[in-house]
Amino acid sequence: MTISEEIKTVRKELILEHAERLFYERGYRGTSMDAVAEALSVTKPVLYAVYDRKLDILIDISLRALNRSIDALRVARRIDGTSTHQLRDFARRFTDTVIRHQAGSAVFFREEAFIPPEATREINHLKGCFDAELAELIEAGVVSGEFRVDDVRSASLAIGGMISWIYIWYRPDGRLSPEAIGDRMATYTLRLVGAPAGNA
Amino acid sequence: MTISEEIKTVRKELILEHAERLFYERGYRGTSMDAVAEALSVTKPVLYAVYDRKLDILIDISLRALNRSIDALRVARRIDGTSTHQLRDFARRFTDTVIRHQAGSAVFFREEAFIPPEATREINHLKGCFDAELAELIEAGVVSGEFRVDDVRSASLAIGGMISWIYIWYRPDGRLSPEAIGDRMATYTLRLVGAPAGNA
DNA sequence: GGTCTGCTTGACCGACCGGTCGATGCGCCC
DNA sequence: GGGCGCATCGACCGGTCGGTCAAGCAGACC
Repeated sequence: MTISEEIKTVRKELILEHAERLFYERGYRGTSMDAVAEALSVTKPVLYAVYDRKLDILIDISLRALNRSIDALRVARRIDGTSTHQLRDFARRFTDTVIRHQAGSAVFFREEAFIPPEATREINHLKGCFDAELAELIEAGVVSGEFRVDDVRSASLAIGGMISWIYIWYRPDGRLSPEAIGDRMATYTLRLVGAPAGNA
Repeated sequence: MTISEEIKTVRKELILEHAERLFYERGYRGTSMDAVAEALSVTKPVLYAVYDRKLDILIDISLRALNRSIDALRVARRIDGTSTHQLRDFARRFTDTVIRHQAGSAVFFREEAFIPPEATREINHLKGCFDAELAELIEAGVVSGEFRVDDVRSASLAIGGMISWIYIWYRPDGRLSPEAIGDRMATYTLRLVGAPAGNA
């Protein structure tokens, strides 16, 4: 990679970081490119040297949010253990991801529907991966007799929604620590799929 | 009520109906008042004869969405039966509400964070009511020995999120009927609180 | 038929925003 | 020290939007 490409990469990182925060606080459409530039102490043309369009920033934020979620799921599925262990680990990891990247999660879920169709191919693919792989994890637990679920697809959506929803209500100064929230979500998740361990 | 007030009320209804749909499809910021007016086959000043500001339309959409949710919860709590019966009924009713008013739910959850603070008093009050009353329902079940929940607050948020999330993924042409989704959500909800009936 | 009243209209305003471009200034090499 | 190249800047453009207003129109009443 050339030096200028290296610079571009680190700049993208900085732009994404600040844009994510601003989009979170004021919304995508409520944040001007001038505001993003000002947050970075540069002017607008500097942004346009890295990103061609404002929309591309939103797309990158969305892809990163999705990839983080998928990573949490795949790491959990690679664990050497029962489906119960894997699902509990996923619930904890996914909770941690949503909380640690609350702004990115919120921006993605709030703005996703307004990304123009020509740019949603990769996003939809990743969404499909997440849902399908979570359903596979649950299905494996059903097959092994650990879980009792009639409809793994709706169970996946229920679990994914329950944990994703944290981006709406989590506050850093709230009553529960992120770890405590993760433990509770793990318990609720195992109960939801009818795992005996959920009643422990 | 005078005739003109009567007219204003029915017009508000029409405006809300169309604005809700447009805000859902294009976002609040992505929908111009001209677009709302055109959908109603009138011109902008007619809208401003009923609503002083665009923001007031969004606030009314939000308040209606919240009140529908609270109604579903209160109706369920008035049922003469066990906490298990009430919670199951709530899950079904709330699911039905989110699905039947998907557009309104989506607009509220997506735009809520961007409603300026001076207009959020009533909205925050209603949100507090919903969470508190759902927590009360669950707590009653814990006291009666029907549910086993360590932390009713997080359980409320988990259930509320799991069902609210339907606005993200429900499609009218989807695999499951609204009633089937309601049944599954009811099952997951009862399992989540550790109700024996959830394992039926 | 004329006039008055009140609603609707289309045009308008100022502000804002995404994106671009010529000018500028800084550092590097000769 | 001088000149060259490149990144950065501030100004600008076309378009859009929320909100307003004076003019016009239709219907009612005399």
